[in-house]
Order: sequence, then structure tokens, then C-alpha cells
Amino acid sequence: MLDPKLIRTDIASVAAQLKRRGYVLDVSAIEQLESKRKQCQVHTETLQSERNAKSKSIGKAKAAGEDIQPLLDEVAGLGEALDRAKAELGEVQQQMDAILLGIPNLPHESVPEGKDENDNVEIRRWSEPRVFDFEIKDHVDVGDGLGQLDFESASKLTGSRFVVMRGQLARLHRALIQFMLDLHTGEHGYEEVYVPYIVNSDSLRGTGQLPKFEEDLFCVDAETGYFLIPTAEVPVTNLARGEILDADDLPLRLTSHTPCFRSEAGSYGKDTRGMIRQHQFEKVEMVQLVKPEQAWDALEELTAHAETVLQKLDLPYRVVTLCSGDIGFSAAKTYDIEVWLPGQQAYREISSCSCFTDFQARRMQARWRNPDTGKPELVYSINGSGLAVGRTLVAILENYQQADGSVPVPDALKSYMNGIKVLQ
RNA sequence: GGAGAGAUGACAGAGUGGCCGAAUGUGCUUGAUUCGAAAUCAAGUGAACCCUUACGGGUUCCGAGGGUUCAAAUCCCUCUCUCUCCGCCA
Repeated sequence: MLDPKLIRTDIASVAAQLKRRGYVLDVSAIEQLESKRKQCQVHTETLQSERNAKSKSIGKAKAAGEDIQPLLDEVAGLGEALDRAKAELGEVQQQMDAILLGIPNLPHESVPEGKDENDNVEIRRWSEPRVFDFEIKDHVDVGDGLGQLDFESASKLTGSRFVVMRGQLARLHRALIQFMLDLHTGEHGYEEVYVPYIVNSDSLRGTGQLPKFEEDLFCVDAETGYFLIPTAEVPVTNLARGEILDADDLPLRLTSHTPCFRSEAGSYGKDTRGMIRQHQFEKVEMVQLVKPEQAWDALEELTAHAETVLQKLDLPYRVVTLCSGDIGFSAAKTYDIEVWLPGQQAYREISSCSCFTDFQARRMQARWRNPDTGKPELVYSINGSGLAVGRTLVAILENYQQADGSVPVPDALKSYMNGIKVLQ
């Protein structure tokens, strides 16, 4: 959520910044609603103040043993007027909230101008795609050749966009999770957290998935408003919801491994082959909650932490800055890390690292106490995948494959594989 | 699943209709005292929002939501969560 004060005082500038991302702010509607809100609120609060004063005098008169009937008569019509004013104000506020919750974050000034993903800017590459001297397979064929990757069983068990892994491959998948968590906790200064995989709608509103993107989620129970998490970002960031953090605890660095569940509504026909786009996948997530002045450095740092995973696995990748038209709803700036997939002859997203400024924090009232002012102020939130485990497995299968169909275990994972050096 | 108890400020804890945004204690901040510290004394110490250039004024918040009333932390209803005991269970 944007700062309502900013929208009130400088709506032209807000509209101009939102235009960069292709969002048209309905300025006149907001201005109209705002003036109505002001009028209603002042009116309502005046009535309330009046009622409070009168009620107080009734109390005093009664205590003094005076006749309170004249005072009661005076206040008689107030209640109804107040009810009407409250109802009107509530309606206006509800409309305003609905608008505010639907406005995306302002892109950071360093975000390149652009319309869609074609305008994203590559900022660096690491390592070179390997040159193969045999006909390469994609991960589906590699996994199938190993007899350890099974989409048919998964579709029998559930439906499309699920997978079953077996044996060494299943173990490699688990090893990746272990490796990533060990790296982030051991070398990057993150605290590991275990969190619920089902969250309530308040949490989803806090990080920005609701109310706008409900169709992307799996609802567990409409009655309770419980949803499966689409990313660990939701439960982990919401740990700070409604809290006032100690300045000494910042920056707060948390990492968590969770499954992620996405309905993938609207992506019919996209990435239907293989385990690139699944309804269920594992991810190790990094979240940082920081003071505003630390935020942009923290985004660079967190992105580097994600890159380290790929470097240690020796997987070629590039980093792109998403352009103003392609950044997500809640983000002010996003770096996508894209790993090289030989099977597709393309770089594909494997991590998305974003700074949300105070956008999420305002929605969830996540604050820290600034010792300089003594006042609670909104934290800045940053998160990124470190990494998407399924896609990392895909990258390993495709990049490490050998002519005979076997796949050597990356050095960084050997200690987790109980002696297995090659998947075969 | 059954029975019971509870949810108040950073924490502990009082408060059963008006004088309660809330006693008291602890903590914290500032000042006094001290060479300094401890102890002691004094003052201050929640949040959100609105109006106002400002000074200042106002509204809301005692788990959440609804209701009764001129007036609700206090009464009524619903829900959530916590604790104790029993049952069941990974």
C-alpha cells in the first residue's frame, strides 16, 4: 500500500510514477472520494465529540442528583444522526481502501523504462554455457532415462503440473534444499525458520497477494479464509505483522524452506512440459527486514546470496533488472536471476529478488522503533528465492548430463549424497 | 472431542456502566544527588487517524466482530486464541 498522505498531497507525482509501470491512476475519482472522506470524517467526529461531551455532563448531573431529563432530550436526535454519519463514512472509507489496496508500488528511480519482459535489462552474466559434443536432452528425457522422474504417476495421483521423483533424484532434490539452507545460515547470516504452509487472508493481504491475486492461490477452506502459501515470503514476512521491532534486531535476515502452491490460472499452455511450472514446488526463500537506509544495499546483498548458490553449483546464469512495466505488484525493484537451460537454449528465471520498500510493511503494520525519534517507523522488506529447488534440479539435469544419460552430482552436493557421485 | 479458566499498556497486574486511555508495581527516558556507579528523589513515558501554516484541538483503540445504552474495558451475542484436566493421537 502506498502512503495515503503522499497520494493526498502529491497525487500528480504518484500518478506519473505509476504510469511508468503502465498503471493508470484514476486521479479525479480519488480526489473526489478524498474530499468526500474529509467532509464525512469531520462531520462524524464532530458529532461524536458532541455526544461524548453531553454524555459526560449527564453522568455528572446524575452524580450530583440533578434532573437529567432535559439533557436526555437534548441528546435524543444525536444517536441517529451519528449512525447515519458513521455509515456514510464507513462506506467512503471502504471505497478508498479498496482503491488503495489495488494500487501497485512505485518503481524505484533506478528501474529501467519499459513495457514488458522484452525491455528487461541484462546487467551481468556468470560463466559460459557448456558446449556439448552429443545430442542433448531436456530434463524430462534425462529424468525419464534415469527412470527417476515420473509425470505420469503424478497426473494419476492428482492431475497435471505435478511430479513424482524417485531414488537418487529424489535424494538430490532433498540435498539441494539442505545445501541452500546450510549456505544461507552458515555463510550469509540468515536465521532458519520453519513456518506454516497454510496462512490466513490477513497474511496474504499483508504481502500483497490479496485482494488482487486470489485466483493464483489454492484456497483450503473458504470458511476460515485459509490458503496454501504460494511462497514462504508470505508466512516469513508476516512474522513481523503488527510488531514493533527493536532497532538492534535489524537487519532481520530469515530463510525458510517450504513447498509453494500456485494455481497457475491463466498460464494454460505455458511450460506444460516438465517441471518448470508446477502447482507444487519446493523453494528456499530469503527475507530481510531492514531500516529504510539499508534497503538498497540489502537488495544487492540478497541477490548476491542467491547467485552464490548457482556459483557453487557451477551453473551459468545471468541477472536482469526488470523494467518498469514488468515488475510485480508489490515490488519497487526486482532482479531476476536466470539460469541457463541447455534443453531450452534459454535463460530461465530461477530466482526473483525484490525490494518492496515500505509497501508490504504498511499493509501489515510492520515497524521498528527508531531510537533517533523514539517513534515506530515502517520497515523495508526485501526477499528473494535462494533458490527455486525444482528449477535448480532441472538446471542440474540439463547442464550436467552426459552422453550415456548419466548425471554427475555437483561437487557442492556430494557431501549430502551419501556417497552417490553419479545419478544413473 | 468433553469439562473448566482466561485474554487490559514494554512486562506484571487492578479495574463490573459515567470522575478510565485506564490504578499500582517493574521497566524505560530525562533531571537532581554522586568523582562515577548503585541506591534514593522528581518529572515524563502507547498507537492509529482527522482538522490546523502554526499553537493547539478532536476521534478511535482494553483479543476480533456485532448488539444494548444518552454513555461500555465493564452488560449481552458470535468468533479467535491461550491455559488446566479428561479422552484420542503423529
